Amino acid sequence: MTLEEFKEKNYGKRGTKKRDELEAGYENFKIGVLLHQARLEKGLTQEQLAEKVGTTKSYISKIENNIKEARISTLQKIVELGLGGHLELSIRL
Amino acid sequence: MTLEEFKEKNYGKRGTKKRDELEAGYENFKIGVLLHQARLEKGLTQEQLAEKVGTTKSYISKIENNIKEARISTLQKIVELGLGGHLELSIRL
DNA sequence: GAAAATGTTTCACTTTAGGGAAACATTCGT
DNA sequence: ACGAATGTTTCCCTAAAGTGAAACATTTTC
Repeated sequence: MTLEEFKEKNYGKRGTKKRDELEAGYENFKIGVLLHQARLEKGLTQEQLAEKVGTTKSYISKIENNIKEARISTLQKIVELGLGGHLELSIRL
Repeated sequence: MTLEEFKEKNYGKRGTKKRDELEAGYENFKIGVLLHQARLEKGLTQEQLAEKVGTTKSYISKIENNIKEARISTLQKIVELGLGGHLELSIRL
């Protein structure tokens, strides 16, 4: 599934209220999608990922769907412990 | 001031307990330093930055010194409203 | 070296993320 | 169509971020 398909499916088409609100909101939207994509690339289920990180599938679902905003430290745990990757943070001026 | 000088001044030399603990801890250290550097580049005081973001200098200080872990949405407010920049988040697998 | 500007810490309180269990919903395989 | 696997939502509590005021410390300026 492409990124756009994923967004459309979960948040509605471009121009709808729900989609617009999410995309306006401080990048939270993006990180959930990134996480979702990365997990699929690794071929992991939410439950498998949750176990690696030491949390539950319900929590992973919330983060992927931007229902709760994760802390940076939590995101890093998920990316590092769960996906074997690295979370990059940078400021572009 | 270089990044290393800044770290040394505020957190001690490499190998000291305080410095090691901070650097071990999920990138929080880095974001405070990034913010500090970016603010200096813009020639702003903590108070000036705080005003732009709509908060107080005490809060900015805490974030720069990693006394509290900021949320992503908060970091983005600071970077966008305060510094006129953009916070980038990415996952490297 | 006193005053002003800048930065840090403390105290105190409110709000919200962190987190899990379990119910519910969806998707997939046969 | 049924059951199994996967994903989402709800409920609920705890811990930590968000926040400011004011005291304190440090740095800069004259």
